[in-house]
Amino acid sequence: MITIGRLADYAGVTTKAVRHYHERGLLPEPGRDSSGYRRYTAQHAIDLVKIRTLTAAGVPLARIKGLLDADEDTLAAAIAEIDDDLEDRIEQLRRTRDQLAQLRGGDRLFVSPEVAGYLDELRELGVSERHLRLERDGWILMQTASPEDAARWIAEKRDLLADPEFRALCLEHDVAYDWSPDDPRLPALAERTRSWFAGRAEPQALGNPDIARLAAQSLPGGSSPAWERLARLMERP
Amino acid sequence: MITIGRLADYAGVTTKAVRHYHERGLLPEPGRDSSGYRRYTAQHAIDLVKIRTLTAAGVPLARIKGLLDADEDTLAAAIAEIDDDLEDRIEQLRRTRDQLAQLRGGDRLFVSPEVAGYLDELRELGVSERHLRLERDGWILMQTASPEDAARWIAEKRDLLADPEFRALCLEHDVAYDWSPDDPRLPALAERTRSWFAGRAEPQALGNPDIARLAAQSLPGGSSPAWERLARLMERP
DNA sequence: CTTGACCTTGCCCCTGGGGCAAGGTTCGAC
DNA sequence: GTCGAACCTTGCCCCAGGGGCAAGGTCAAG
Repeated sequence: MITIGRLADYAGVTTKAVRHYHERGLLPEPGRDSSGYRRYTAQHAIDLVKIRTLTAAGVPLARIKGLLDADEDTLAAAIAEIDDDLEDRIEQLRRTRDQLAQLRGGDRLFVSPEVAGYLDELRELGVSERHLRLERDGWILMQTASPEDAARWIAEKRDLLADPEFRALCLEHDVAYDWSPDDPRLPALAERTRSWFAGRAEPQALGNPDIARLAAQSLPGGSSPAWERLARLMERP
Repeated sequence: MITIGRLADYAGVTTKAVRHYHERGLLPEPGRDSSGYRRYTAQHAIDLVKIRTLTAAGVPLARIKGLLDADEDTLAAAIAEIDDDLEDRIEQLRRTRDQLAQLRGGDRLFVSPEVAGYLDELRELGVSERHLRLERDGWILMQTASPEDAARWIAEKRDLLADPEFRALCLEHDVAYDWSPDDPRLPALAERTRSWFAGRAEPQALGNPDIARLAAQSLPGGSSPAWERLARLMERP
């Protein structure tokens, strides 16, 4: 005949939890001694360890209640199911660990793997970090707006990066970000960009200005007067 | 500028969770459009994926709040710590799986491994299941009353089981459980038990009657008139 | 006799949201 | 132009699984 504290210690739970299980009807209330203290038997300890094991497995108390006096087969089936669930949860935690590692490593966590690869290529190309951030944010917005379109576009963009002229244009646009909108080099750059677009099959869906405009809409500091002028110059030749 | 639903889908959380993060100050409230809808930017998506990753790792929201605008080093240290914690939790879940398997397998979960081994030896010896249950419950109570004493006692008991006479006595006591308290074989059994005890070093701490009495106290159906008579016979020769 | 460790009931608090109500909005189809 | 579906808004209460604290009663040792 043991007290609540000893029982709780034995099972590795708190006395509070034991009383909670009484309230929920999981563990039968034991008899009281002359002073009103609860006095427990070995059977209570067995039940409590069972409850603790199931709660540790994440089984809700309401379900444990039904499981405690279930027959062998029902219990075995339930345990098998709970075990499968545990396996899944372990796998899930493993994936979370991977993502946690990516949280340190850069932007891979926030965009699709394809976009992450594209941003890596851009970085290798040598564009500025600011440009990279603009691109990343643009792709995030595109992925929310239309994941399928974004997937198609990113594939085409990565193809485009194989073209030396496109790579050169990317770098030019990057440095042009800081130019004055009256810079005399802007019309030439616009013309060069337009003529390169003209040689392509579907220029309307893939323009850099699209991204720039999207990014500019979403980021207060993302707008560049020079880029805005470029966009105007390219729209009306 | 995306709506709350698109943002939530992108990050893989519910709109409810997003509003919850606003209330907690984890995610800044975005501007509203003319109809009062929240309109989010790419930065919100980045923050939200970060929050989701950390909550999936079990980090409390209150702590995430501090982590979101922490500097590189602080964040790195925190992530390392969280990762360690995840590793621990995975290990813990693995142990829970083992315990869950034992929940099907028998009594190993409810007593210490030493007691489980002792009960196995008793089972092999051929005592009844009822006797095993009585023993198990007795050991549970002893372990709650005094874990150190129980550990010492169980070690001695396992030694004793090597003695053929003790094994024979165990089996005799087992069958005697159902005898009438007036059974003429009881005095002879008591005398045989007493004389065996007499040949031992510390008979007072290891008597079977101790266990029987403890078990009898705790289990309503655990008392046997024959065993009670045996105990009296052995106390007063 | 005191002191510290137990025990009792009761109440409110916390996290991390879910569910539902009672509306207003937007968008595409007809 | 209007209908329905699918959005969005705020607000409120609910859940598990306890923790913390109050305001006592009890017990065992020194």
